[in-house]
Amino acid sequence: MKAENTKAQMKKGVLELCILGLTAEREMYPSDIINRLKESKLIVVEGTLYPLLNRLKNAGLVGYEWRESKAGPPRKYYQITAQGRSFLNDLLINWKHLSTAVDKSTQNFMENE
Amino acid sequence: MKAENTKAQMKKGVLELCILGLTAEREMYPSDIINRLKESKLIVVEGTLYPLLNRLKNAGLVGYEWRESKAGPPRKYYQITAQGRSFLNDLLINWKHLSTAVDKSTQNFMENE
DNA sequence: ACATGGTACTTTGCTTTGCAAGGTACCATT
DNA sequence: AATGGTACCTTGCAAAGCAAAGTACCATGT
Repeated sequence: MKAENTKAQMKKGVLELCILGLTAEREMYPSDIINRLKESKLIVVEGTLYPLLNRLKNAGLVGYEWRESKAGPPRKYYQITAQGRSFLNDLLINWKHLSTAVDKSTQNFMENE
Repeated sequence: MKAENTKAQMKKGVLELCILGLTAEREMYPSDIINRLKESKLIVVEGTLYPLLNRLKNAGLVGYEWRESKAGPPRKYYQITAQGRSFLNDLLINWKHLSTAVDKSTQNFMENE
């Protein structure tokens, strides 16, 4: 059992939350998202992001528009929908519960370390 | 795509963290763990917990001892190992990164809600 | 016109984990 | 002996992150 492995597992579901949050902030295309998350030390790769964006699109939580780039092929710019905002609210509630659970479960350990 | 679904996904990997934290606090048997997590609104069922505890045991991160119960069959009381503590430290670092990423990604959304 | 390199999007197969559902075994009480 | 409660275990499924490999567009230089 390796910490690296668990790192991938911990991301599950949470990436949705981050991506919806970012697309709520402003229109973004995948590389924007990857870079923004990288700033928070959260590494996401294309093979993860593209299928995820498609899932969100098919669920009506985000929409996208093609926009031309000054250097390279056109890009898909994603933005959250009204439905996505509502969903994001639900996810944030789940996240807070999870966060509270982690805090309470590790409180004792953190104090004595 | 349903919020309920994502709830399960968000738990992935994080349960390890919680359980290691709890077994670092004191000896616990599975029902103790389930109840403690339930207090934090984190619902975990047996089909999840038993295999997870076995994985942690096989990885040397927790150990257990059989103890008799006053009413019912004997219980397996789990406690974290030295190796488990070290691992828990790694997980906590990952968790903090993840937590930071969520905060930064949803900051804008939270302000405007 | 053609080749090259960079950017962007997509897909396949694998691994892991949470969960529902069903099962076995122990113990005390009746 | 029978019942109910507690505790532990197992099987099969679904979902998500990821590595790896592929396709296509665009600009630049020769």
